[in-house]
Amino acid sequence: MAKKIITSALPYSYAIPHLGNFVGSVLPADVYFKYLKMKDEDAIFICGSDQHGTAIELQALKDKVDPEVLSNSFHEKIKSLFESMGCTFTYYGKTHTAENKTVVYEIFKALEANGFIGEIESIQAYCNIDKHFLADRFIEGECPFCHGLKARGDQCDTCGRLLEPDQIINPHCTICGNSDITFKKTKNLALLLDKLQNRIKEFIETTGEKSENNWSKNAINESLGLIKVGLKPRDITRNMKWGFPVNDERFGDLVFYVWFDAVIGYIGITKEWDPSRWEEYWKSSDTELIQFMGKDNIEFHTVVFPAILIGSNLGYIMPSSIKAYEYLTSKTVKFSKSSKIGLNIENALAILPSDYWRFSLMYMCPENSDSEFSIDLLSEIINKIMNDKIGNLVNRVLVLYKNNLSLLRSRIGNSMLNPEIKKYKEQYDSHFSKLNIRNALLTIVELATFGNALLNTSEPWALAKMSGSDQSKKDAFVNVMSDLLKVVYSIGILLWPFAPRASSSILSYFGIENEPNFSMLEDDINLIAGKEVAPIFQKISDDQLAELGKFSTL
RNA sequence: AGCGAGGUAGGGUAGUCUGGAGUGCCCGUCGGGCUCAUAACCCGAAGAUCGGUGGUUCAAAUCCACCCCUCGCUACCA
Repeated sequence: MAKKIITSALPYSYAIPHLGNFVGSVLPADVYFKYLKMKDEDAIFICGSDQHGTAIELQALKDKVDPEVLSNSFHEKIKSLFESMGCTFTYYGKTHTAENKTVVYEIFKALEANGFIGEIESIQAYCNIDKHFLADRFIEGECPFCHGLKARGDQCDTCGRLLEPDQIINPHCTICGNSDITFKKTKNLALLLDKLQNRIKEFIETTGEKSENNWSKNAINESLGLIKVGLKPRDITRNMKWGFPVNDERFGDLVFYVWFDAVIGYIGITKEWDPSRWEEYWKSSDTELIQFMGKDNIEFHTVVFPAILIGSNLGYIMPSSIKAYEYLTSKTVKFSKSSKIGLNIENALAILPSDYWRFSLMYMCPENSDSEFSIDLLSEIINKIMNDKIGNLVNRVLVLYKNNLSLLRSRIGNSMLNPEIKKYKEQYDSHFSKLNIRNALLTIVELATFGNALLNTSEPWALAKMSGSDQSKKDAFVNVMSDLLKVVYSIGILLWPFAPRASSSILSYFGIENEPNFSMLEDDINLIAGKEVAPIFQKISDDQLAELGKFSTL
């Protein structure tokens, strides 16, 4: 059987991911992975913390801590929050490890030997107080055009013009606030994407445009657009301290630029997971690599990472599927990772349990276009869909069963509904195989609507009342209940990737304590008699609304 | 400015590749039914110049051209 590697874009470990970060990559990857496990696929789910880069180094400088300590502490925190969200990674690693370093060097040396590494010379600002090269956006001063005083080295926020750092009047360093800045010539290494352009183009055309690989439209077209414009060499080093040193006398203080070791991190993290098995996945011709990410990350996965893999020519597999999500936005609720404010997954979990977030976020998942998050929308999904439509159906059927045990015990038999259930099963399966994960969730909602309609039209409560005197009513009641219980059971299984806790609690009525398997949909059901029935979902409470309201901008 | 993605009833979405009566779904509204259930559920109805303008066609939400609006990338952010 083909192996599968599922990846989610690596969260940058200097702040807690917010709801948009979570729904745009880790959550759908986790849902998809759970679906694959339910189908007994040989799949691994790899993710981890992206630890290097200017932002973390400067944050550490400001906080007067070691960047490794800073990023490790966020790493531990983020990892445990994802786990609290019900995510079950095969391995959640990080990029600053000996394993990743080994892979980075190996790939770099191969790229260099194959002629795909060049040098780029540029002028860069240097703070003589901090003894640190400054990224453009860490220089602030007066805009040469509008003379606003808050212009940064890359852009003036007052007039919106793009700037070069040496255009700033009276520049100062935003880290220490001093003006002792000089511009120095620096040399960086670059990946010669221009020399790999034709092979990347071929990769996108053969892999990306093949319909069964299910690349999202934005990923294919943005990549082809970049190629149409023409790929340029791209820096892979930075003149700073935090990162993997290039370790070559010719290049002094350079470290690898964060994006280079971050994309390679997918491999390094797998190696960290299992030093003896990682190659089975990364170097086996029958492995599919399925990558989930936000739309801002497309180029790194469709151009940069493939270029690294092609150029190094070390036998690593190429990505097969690229699924890029749009953004979850909000005009009414604050969430921003870079400014570290608003509703992140930590305070979200403090308000509502993980299933509620997993379900509602996937329900509003920005699969094809940006979607707008609001407390009203969240409440609607929880109250009307999860609670009323699904939770209430489960409760209605289980209570009917429990209240009529004497009529039903040992008589619940084969449901006549199997062809109907099969239809939903196939629809669900087809959506997942096309990576239309939101639509798979909608299939469950449709099945619940079907169950509610069946319940209303067949009126089992009426049959139960008449069954005392009428054998045919009694038989009809048993048959209807067999069908309804089969619907509830099926919902329990299909819900597993999205809401594992709710799934487990539904399946516990059917005597199932382990992770469900997709093939169980075909099985006859088995009920635990007399088990106390409790609602699986609840409506959002006023207290919870009040807590959520604290993140409102209104 | 260049390169992408999106704009479909009051709100949200699917349909667009491969043209066939505005077809579908969720919420909201209105009317009816039901009383097993968490005041939940079911049935029915109203509600859309498919962002705009032109074009191709017997036929356009769908194909082409131009324009408008939103978001992303084009950054020494990742």
